[in-house]
Amino acid sequence: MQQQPENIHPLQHNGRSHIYKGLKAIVDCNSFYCSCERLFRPDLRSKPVVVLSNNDGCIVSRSDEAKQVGIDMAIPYFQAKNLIIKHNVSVFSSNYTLYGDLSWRVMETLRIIAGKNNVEVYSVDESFIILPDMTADEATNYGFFIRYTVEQWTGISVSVGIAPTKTLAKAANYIAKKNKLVSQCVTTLITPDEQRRALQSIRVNHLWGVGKAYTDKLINMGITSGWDLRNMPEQWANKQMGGVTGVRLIKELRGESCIEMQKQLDTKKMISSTRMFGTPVNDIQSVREAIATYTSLAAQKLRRQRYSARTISIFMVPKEENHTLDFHHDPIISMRTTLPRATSVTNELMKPALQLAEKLFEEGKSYKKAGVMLSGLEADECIQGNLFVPESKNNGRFLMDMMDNINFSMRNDILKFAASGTTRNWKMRQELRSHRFTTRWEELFEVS
DNA sequence: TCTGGGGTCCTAGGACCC
DNA sequence: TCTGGGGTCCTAGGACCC
Repeated sequence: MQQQPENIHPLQHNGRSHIYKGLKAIVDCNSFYCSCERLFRPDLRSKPVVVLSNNDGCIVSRSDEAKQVGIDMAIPYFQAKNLIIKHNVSVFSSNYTLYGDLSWRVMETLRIIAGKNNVEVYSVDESFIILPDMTADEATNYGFFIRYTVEQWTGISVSVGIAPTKTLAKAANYIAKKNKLVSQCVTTLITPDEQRRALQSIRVNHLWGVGKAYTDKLINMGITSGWDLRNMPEQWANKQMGGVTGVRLIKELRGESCIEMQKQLDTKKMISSTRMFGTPVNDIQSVREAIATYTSLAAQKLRRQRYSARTISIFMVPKEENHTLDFHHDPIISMRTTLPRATSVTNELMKPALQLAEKLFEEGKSYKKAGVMLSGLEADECIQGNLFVPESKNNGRFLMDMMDNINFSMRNDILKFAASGTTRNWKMRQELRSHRFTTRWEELFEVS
């Protein structure tokens, strides 16, 4: 029998009936990409499924059944092949058109439930929600309500974590996902007692904001659980964990909210397009074609989000000759240039991009990856004029809109710039992609 | 024995996230 | 043989200015 402190009202003895202000929920789709694939393949329900990254490089989403047979997250496809064959795992290349559409349906459902100003879309499969003032018990019920509604309306199952801060909500969500049978996919960490027990059970590497580098450092110092970290002094965090970032993390673990909800209309900082090459590339012509293609893609994204860009940078990753055993990030070479005025017209971006590519490319070297980044973004309505550059006619923009519309309604890339090339030997592999069921007429789901 | 100080802006790079 | 892509935020350090 647990002993209760005497000075607390019996109804509030565990803090569950106190009214809490500003609780936050994180709603996270379970194995999102796999769930999307299974939605249109009911035969795969409760079968192991994995989805691959671009280029069919590594595994980025696993169904619970695939996890159970021992397939790890983010490992290269070829390394998992044996397990995949042995356990008859279904494999899909990533199909972002499909995932993007289903993501929108899930987020729209959340906006209807919580009010659109209370939802912050954090990633393709996660949203933070700010809850009305309520008791801990009510919060739990609310979590279940979200879970059932989203599943019923979209067919996608979600896990919900609720706590006073985003970092603790993420921790709650981690616990909810870890043991779905116990949690039924909903966990709340609202009272101090709940938070302490949860943090004691979580290793630091599973905390939001602690990656590989800090994990190694913390473990070395003997700080292994979330609770250990929570109890470290702020000055220590300031020195050892990246300054203000570390201080914020510790405060958040203590229940003091430091990472506020973002307004959804906030402006982007950069838009990029980058790909691995299917095979390493060592001739300037292929590099030019790749850069031209990525520039078109990035410019298309730019226009779709109604931005223009002033700065364009391109980068390439040379293939390293001597392999080390450890996989590590290869050094990146990059170059940038700033335009006289912001633009979203593909050919205005293409020219400087290709010039940079020429400068960066070295004869005799091979490259395994390249990309284009657009920054210095300005929303279309408020482009800063430049007195010394003639106002470009609207023709460029008009032409772009036409291209975008045709590409969107027909199929991607039906219209493109000649510089993108037509053979594309460097193009990424994507052999196992499913149909874009919800966005292409010719790929609709068929019932026979 | 001695070599100013402090602010701002920019860039490169590290760390993290999904 | 084969290890993703698209982001954000923060810091350190250099250039420049007075």
